[in-house]
Amino acid sequence: MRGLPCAKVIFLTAANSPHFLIMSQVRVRFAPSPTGFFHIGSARTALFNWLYARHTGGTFVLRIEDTDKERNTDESLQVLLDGMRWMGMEWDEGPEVGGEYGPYFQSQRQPIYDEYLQKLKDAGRTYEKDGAIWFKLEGERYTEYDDFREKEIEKVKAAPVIIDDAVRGRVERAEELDFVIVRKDGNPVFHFVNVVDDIVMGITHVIRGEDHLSNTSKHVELFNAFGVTPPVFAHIPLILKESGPGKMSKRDKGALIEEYEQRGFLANAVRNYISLLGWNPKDEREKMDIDEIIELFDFPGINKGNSRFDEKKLAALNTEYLREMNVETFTFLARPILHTAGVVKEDADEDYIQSVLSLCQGKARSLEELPDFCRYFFLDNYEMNEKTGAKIAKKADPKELLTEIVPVIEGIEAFTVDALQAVLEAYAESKGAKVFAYFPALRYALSGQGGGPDLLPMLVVLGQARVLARLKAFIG
RNA sequence: GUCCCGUUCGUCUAGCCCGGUCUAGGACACCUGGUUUUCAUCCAGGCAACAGGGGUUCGAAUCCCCUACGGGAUGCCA
Repeated sequence: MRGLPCAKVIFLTAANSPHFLIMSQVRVRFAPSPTGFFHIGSARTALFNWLYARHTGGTFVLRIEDTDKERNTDESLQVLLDGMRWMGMEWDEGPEVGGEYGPYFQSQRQPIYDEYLQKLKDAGRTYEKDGAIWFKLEGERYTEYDDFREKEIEKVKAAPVIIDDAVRGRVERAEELDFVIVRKDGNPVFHFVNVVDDIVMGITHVIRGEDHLSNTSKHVELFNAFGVTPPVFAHIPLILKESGPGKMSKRDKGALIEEYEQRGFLANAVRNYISLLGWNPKDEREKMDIDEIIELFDFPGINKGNSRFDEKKLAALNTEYLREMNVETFTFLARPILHTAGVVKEDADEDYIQSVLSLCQGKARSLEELPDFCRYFFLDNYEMNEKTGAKIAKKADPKELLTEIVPVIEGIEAFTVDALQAVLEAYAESKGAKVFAYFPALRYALSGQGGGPDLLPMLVVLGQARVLARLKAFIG
């Protein structure tokens, strides 16, 4: 099954008339090239396509542009598919799920490209030069000195192409140079295969980064040459790096989706944040579940201006998601992270982990910081923060304070928050002091830190024996 | 160089299409105060923007023009 039958589909769906659009099924695609990482910009393009498909009840196609044989390994593909799935963007057609318009790898579509190349040849729209095949623009030809290329060059006065962009409105641009569609090594170039695949796969809406806006005139020229009405284009703004000039590149911090997964960010939070980069629901909603985003997502909400990536905002959203989940889910997510960090052993007691994590869930800002945040619950060789130690020692000698307290704690029969509270308060009162005078020293001796979960519940979870042992060790 | 796109608080953005309700709203960050027995949370408050210039108009963040700045394209990369 190849090219021809699909031409009909195009004919039905690609008309610019809104009437037709309403009547026909939306088909969008995400067409990444597997490079070994999943860039946040690509992820956002994928997300917008996916959202639009879900919003309209259309079809989301995943097409792999793997024409660069060197870089396209199996692992590279897997990174991409994993990332897509992690973000919850299931595709309706594509690798591993199939579909009627396959194959979904460009490397397997050569016969289709040959067929479409022949159409162009038959129409007299190609010629060969330097071993490559060029697409011939229509229009008067002239020669001009080109400042950029620093040489005389043949140009064409082609009629401007009009793009009715769903985000940007009317954009007019004229191509002035013929361009290569098949390299001298026989491989077709991106512009050509992209258009052919969009035709053959019946794509109705092309949602992609603004970096393709200037290429669109080439693409429209090709659509026209094939006699096919182009799809609706929607060019979305780019994501710029957090600081400094230019768009996010793979080397920038926070640029890779797989990195978020490893760092324990929540997929929902990442997806929510990315959806807000260049799109908004036109009201003050920010934290939205995916059904809500799907319902609200549409072209008018997409911005024209580029946006700058801000990890702090992502982190804040992530924290919100962390806070609202139930302890079981939190534990489920936290456990592997603690295990990887060597904080929790394989045979650790499940109830103990659960009670530690229920104390930490409302306090820790991210899963990423969790190992450091709660290491002392599991290991005795926790690090003593020197700054905190010095700060506490300024007010009173912690060893003296704790020496007083140890027998008090030792005397408790039922080691509960209430008991601790009562006993400590009574003791403090007897000394004419306030109970909070003892808190920082206690926390420091037991955890080495200045902050953490509520103190008394923390003592209870650690258990009387361990608390006393640590206090005694601290006093020396 | 040429072409295309863009420009509201530090950042993400609302408002712009259909000019007056904008002494420009929200969120993140930051600062202050309150709550909390510590820490964090939470609550209250604060700081902070229509890129510049011209025009149209009784009135412009909103419409038009110019400039500046930013981004992209200009590959036999995708």
